[in-house]
Order: sequence, then structure tokens, then C-alpha cells
Amino acid sequence: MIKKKISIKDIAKLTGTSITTVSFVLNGKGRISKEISKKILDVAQKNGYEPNRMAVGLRTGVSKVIGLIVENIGGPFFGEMAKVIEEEAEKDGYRIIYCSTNNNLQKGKDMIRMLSQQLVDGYIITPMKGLEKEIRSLVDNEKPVVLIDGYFPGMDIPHVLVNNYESAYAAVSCFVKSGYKNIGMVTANLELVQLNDRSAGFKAALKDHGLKDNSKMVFKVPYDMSKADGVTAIKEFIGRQKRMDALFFTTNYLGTMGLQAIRDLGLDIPGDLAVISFDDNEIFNLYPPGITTIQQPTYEIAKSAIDILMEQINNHKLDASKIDLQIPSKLIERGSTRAKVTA
Amino acid sequence: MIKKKISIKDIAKLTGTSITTVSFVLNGKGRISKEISKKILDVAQKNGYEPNRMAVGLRTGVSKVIGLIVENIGGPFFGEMAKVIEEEAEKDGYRIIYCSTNNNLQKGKDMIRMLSQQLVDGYIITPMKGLEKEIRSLVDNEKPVVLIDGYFPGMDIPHVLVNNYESAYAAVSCFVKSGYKNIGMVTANLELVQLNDRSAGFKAALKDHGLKDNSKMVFKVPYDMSKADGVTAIKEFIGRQKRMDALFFTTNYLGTMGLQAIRDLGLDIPGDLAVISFDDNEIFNLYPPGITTIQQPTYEIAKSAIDILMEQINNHKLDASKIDLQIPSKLIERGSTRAKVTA
DNA sequence: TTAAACAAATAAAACGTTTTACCAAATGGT
DNA sequence: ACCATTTGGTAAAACGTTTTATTTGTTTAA
Repeated sequence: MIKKKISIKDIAKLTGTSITTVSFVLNGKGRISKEISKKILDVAQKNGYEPNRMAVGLRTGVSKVIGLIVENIGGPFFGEMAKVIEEEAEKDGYRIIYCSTNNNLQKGKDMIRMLSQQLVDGYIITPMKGLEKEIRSLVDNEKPVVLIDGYFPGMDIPHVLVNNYESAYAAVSCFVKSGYKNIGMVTANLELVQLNDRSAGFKAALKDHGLKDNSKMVFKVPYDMSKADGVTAIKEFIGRQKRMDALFFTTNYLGTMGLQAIRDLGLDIPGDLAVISFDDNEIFNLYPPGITTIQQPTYEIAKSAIDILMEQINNHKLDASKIDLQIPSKLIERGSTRAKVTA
Repeated sequence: MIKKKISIKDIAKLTGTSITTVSFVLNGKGRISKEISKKILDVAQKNGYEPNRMAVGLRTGVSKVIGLIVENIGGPFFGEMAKVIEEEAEKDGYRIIYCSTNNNLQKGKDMIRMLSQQLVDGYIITPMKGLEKEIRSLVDNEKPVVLIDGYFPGMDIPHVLVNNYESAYAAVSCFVKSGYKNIGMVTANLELVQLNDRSAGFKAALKDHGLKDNSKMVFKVPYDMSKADGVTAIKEFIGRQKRMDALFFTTNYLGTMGLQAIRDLGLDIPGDLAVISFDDNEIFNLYPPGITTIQQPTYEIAKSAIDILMEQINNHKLDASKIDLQIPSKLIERGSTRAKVTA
């Protein structure tokens, strides 16, 4: 009982009208009498007519699909993003096609090329170093693009992300306020502007609070390290420290590895080591005594991104004021930054 | 410097050949001489020709896109799935379009309808009660479909999921082995076959181990409850129990709520209450003393699903209807099911 | 030689829309 | 009564492919 898809032509035949008339009625375009309109709509309804998206895509050049290129669709941050983006896009009748780059440059390039086969009407991309040319080319070809979670310094491509610099700064201030002065940092060995901004905010805060910037207390975990190896590396790093009483993790992922390291070392939080991690997470809420985190405004970021993209798609010209959107994070204070008890 | 997309027609003009010839060469179809072939390929290459997927889709009826309909693309389980599915599909040149139903029936129906506008070549769907008719109709129209994480009892639609019954059974056995005899269960108030199977396995195991099936020790959290309310409800439930010494959570989500409840009540794990939760997770690994979990074989499920789907898409006359793939889970034993110390 | 087979290339139809340009009939103004 | 406008409707082109059927030479078989 396979029923062939019904087309606009069939409806025309069924109602004794022309293809044009049917198309006009269905799109509310031309001027067609009430009665004919009604008849056509009835027939369309009854037969479950759905336009062939390929055909309208071919004809109009609009696919009603937007491409989402993220680091890892499976990750908590990007997954949440993806969900919001989907929900918002759907309101305008757009569907989402996605792909994960896993921070692999070639994959990113490939994806952009694939999607640009006029398959998508716009892009939301988490940028990575090396992708500048490809993305620039999209923009030059007037494809709507919004970057999330990062940007290209010096390039006027609209982007929305958390205020990384200020957030890291705030983390340090939080430590200081609670009496911690020997503050270390664990970050990733990746050339990402987000991470650089966080590091910069961290260092600036140390300086402003009159703390010495001891680079021995900064550790960069190699990105390609397995989770287990990462934990060991962090353990060794912590072990090497003499005076460190607080540790800042620039990433969700690093934070949980760090927690495991600290647990394995049998250290007390915050007695032996106060902790703050970027990216809030169920773990950080649950894990005793509660880990203070910098909560990214995932929803706002995603919402803004899709809004800006839609504006470009619809208006076709972009409001420059929205080019650099840095959304404030929220510092969630928990037990891991309880005021220090001085012995 | 907007460069218009180059088409097959342009290449024909550029090489002084015909559209057909170019198409043949590009697809390796007809019989065209070496020299002309070479010339065409060169020109295509040089101008960065990419076929217009809309046109191809319209003509051939193949979109090279598959639709993924899950409960929540942002969730850990489905997110991981999505990633694997994407990676595997890409090997065959397929892209993924996704949407989250949030267990909303109408949304699921809408999505299936939207995607069936010949936009996608196949579907991977997490089924929900009420979607039977729509999915059946897809299958009847010879659209390749694979269900994941659930199935429709009595309907011959290929599906792949974890062996829920046996997994829950194993959880009970694990409790018993460690000396826990008064075992409760927290599940969700949702008509999902996965949950029913887990409950059934749980009950059967109780029976087989000669334990009485005390339905007072089973709690169903209303699905629409907020996280906070859920935690309170679970706290109350635990508070009502007199003899319960072990608790089984049928879901990741419930497990973390449960952990919070137990922590808030100040109970010791496993001293006061042993715990097992479905769906392994970073939290369960980290949270002291480590929570025993049933780890779903996410990778295998996703891989199998996409494999089965691809086989349907390619073979076209493959009878996959009888496929019932139940993949074994792995019980990860941690501190929360340490052998009971009898007072 | 001539018909038959074959090789290389192409014309044209089709996929299902949207949209421009046009037409016929009715209406209106003077 | 006559031109101008409006109203309701349609034919046909175009979007960029794939594919069938055909054409035009060139070999081969007899």
C-alpha cells in the first residue's frame, strides 16, 4: 500500500485547475477566488500534500537547513547548544544538519566544503585555528555565518561566546576573596582563542591582586592525551607544587580529570586545595563539598547565535553591533572555595 | 568577489562539449574518450565544481541525508549516539539531520512528517508510545527505518538496544551477591518499553532470588517533575522506607537525582543504602565511593543502528524487519555495592 | 560492397517547484 | 460606447541534474 507522493500537478488535475493556480493558493501569492482556493486546499489537505523540498530548494535556492559545525556534538556543552539551536531554528521552519570536527582541521574544512554544495542556508561554527580562509570564503560568498564559543581575532565575523577573560578574572578574585593566594591553573595545550583569553584573564587578575605570576603553577595538558594519562599528568603536576592552595581549571573536561586526580591523591577540598572549574555541570554540583564553577550561559549563547543567523538570513544585511557578543558568565560558588581557615 | 557556483552547463561550455558528456564523465557512466574526459575533469577540478545536491536530489530522489529523531540530542546518552552515528554515516557520504522530541508525541509526529518531505533517505528513531502509526507508514512506504533504545512490541521494525531485562536482572543479582536483600527501585512514570523491560527484569530477579516483591519499595517519579521536585520526591520516598538497604535507579537522570537525595538525607553509601544506576557516567565514577552502574554499549548500539540502516538503503530489497538486536550491557561494580557488613 | 555492429557524443525529457509574463473577461469612469 | 483598469486565471521558462533515446561516424563481418 505504497502511496506515491502527491505533487502539485496531481492536485491541479484533481481540481481541474492549473499548476500555477495550485502553487499560488498553497503559497498565498496570486489572486485566486475563494471557491477555487478552498477546493484546492481541501484536496491538498485530504491527500496529505507536502511540497518536495528538493524541488523548492532547486527553484528558490533556499534549503531551509542550517549547518552546525561543532567540536563534539556528544559533549555536554555543545550538546546543550545543539538542542537550543534546534528548538529555536524550528520556529522559523529550519532544520539542522550537524557535524563534529573533534578539533580536526581537515574535518572542519571538509565539512564546510560539503555543506556549501548549496545544501545549507547558513552556518553556526565553532572556529578553530586554520579555518580562517574557508570561513572567510563563506562570508565573501554572502553565506550567513555565526561563530560560537570562539572567534578569529581581527576578522569581522559575527560571533557569540562567554566573556572568557572576565570570567577567569572573576575566578581568581573569588579565590582571593576567600583567602587563597597561591593559585595555580590547569589548561589545555590547544591554540584556541577561548583558552588564551581565559589564561590572559587569569594572569591579569593575579597581577591586579598583587600576586606573583608563578608560571610553575600553570600546567598545560596535551590535548591528545587520554583521560587516564591526563589524570596522571595532573597528579604529577599537583605533586610538584609546594605552596599551591588553589587550582583553576579552564575546562569542564579538565575539571573532572582534576577532581579525579585530587581524589586519588587523597587531598581535601578546599582544605588542601581550593578548586574552581570552567563550565558548570551536574558533577560539580554533586561532588562534595560542591565545586565552584563558572557557568556558561549556554542558552543565551545558542539563542543569540541562532537569532543573529536568522537575522542575516532574513534581512540579508547584518547589524554590525551584534558582531562581537560576549555574554557574562555566572560564578556558582560552592564548598570548594569556602573561606580559607588559616592554621 | 562573489563567484557564482559553477554548473555542469558551464563546464560543458568551457570545454566545448555537451551537458550529457560532462555528466557522464563526472559520474563515470557513459563511454567518453580519454582526452575529453581528462579535459572535463581538469576544468571541473580547477573551478572547484561541486554538484548541486538539490538538483541531484530532485532528479534521483536521493538526498544523502538521514534523519535522527531522539529524545534529547543534548543528553549524554543520545549525544554520544549522535556522534557515532554521524561518524559512521559520513563514511558513506551521508549527512545527519536531527531533532529532539523531548518525549513529546506531537513533536515526534511533526518531525516525521517534516522529514518525509523526501528530504531524507532513512531514519533512526527512538520510538515512543503513540508513534506507531507514523513509523509504520514510513516502513510501508519503503523508507529505511531503524529504532534505537526502544521498540514496538509486536511490530516487525528493526531495532537495536541494550538488553534491558537482563541488565536490570543483573543489577539485582549484584545486590544479592553483596548481601543486600531489601531492594527498592526508582523509575520514571513513563510508558516506555525500555523502562517496562527494566522493571520486569527487576521483578523477575527478585522472585528468582526468593525475595518478596514489595511494591511499596518501588517509586515512579512523574516525568514532568522538575529536577528539584524530583529530588524531594525521592527523599520522601526513601524516608518512608523502613528496611530498604539497596536502591536501583532505572535511569541516569534518576540516578543523579537519587544521589542528591541521598546526600541531602545524610545517608552513607553503601552503609545505609547500596546503589546501582542505569547508564554509566562520569559522575558515577567520581562520586564517592563510586556508584555501580549498568553501562550501556552506546557505541555498539549506534554502530549497529547505522549499519543496519545503510544496508537497507543500499540493498533496498533487504528484509530487515525481523532484526531484534539486544546488546549486552556491562555492569561496572564500584564502591556503592561493596559487600554488606552485617551489624 | 553493404549491412551490421560499435564507439563517441549529444538532444531532449524529466524530476516538482516558483515566478514572470500574458490573456480573457468583467468592471469602471467619462 | 469606448478605453482603462481590475480580477481571476494560466502557459511556459527556469533551477541543475540524470538518463533514455538518438545521431553520426567508424569498424567489422559477410
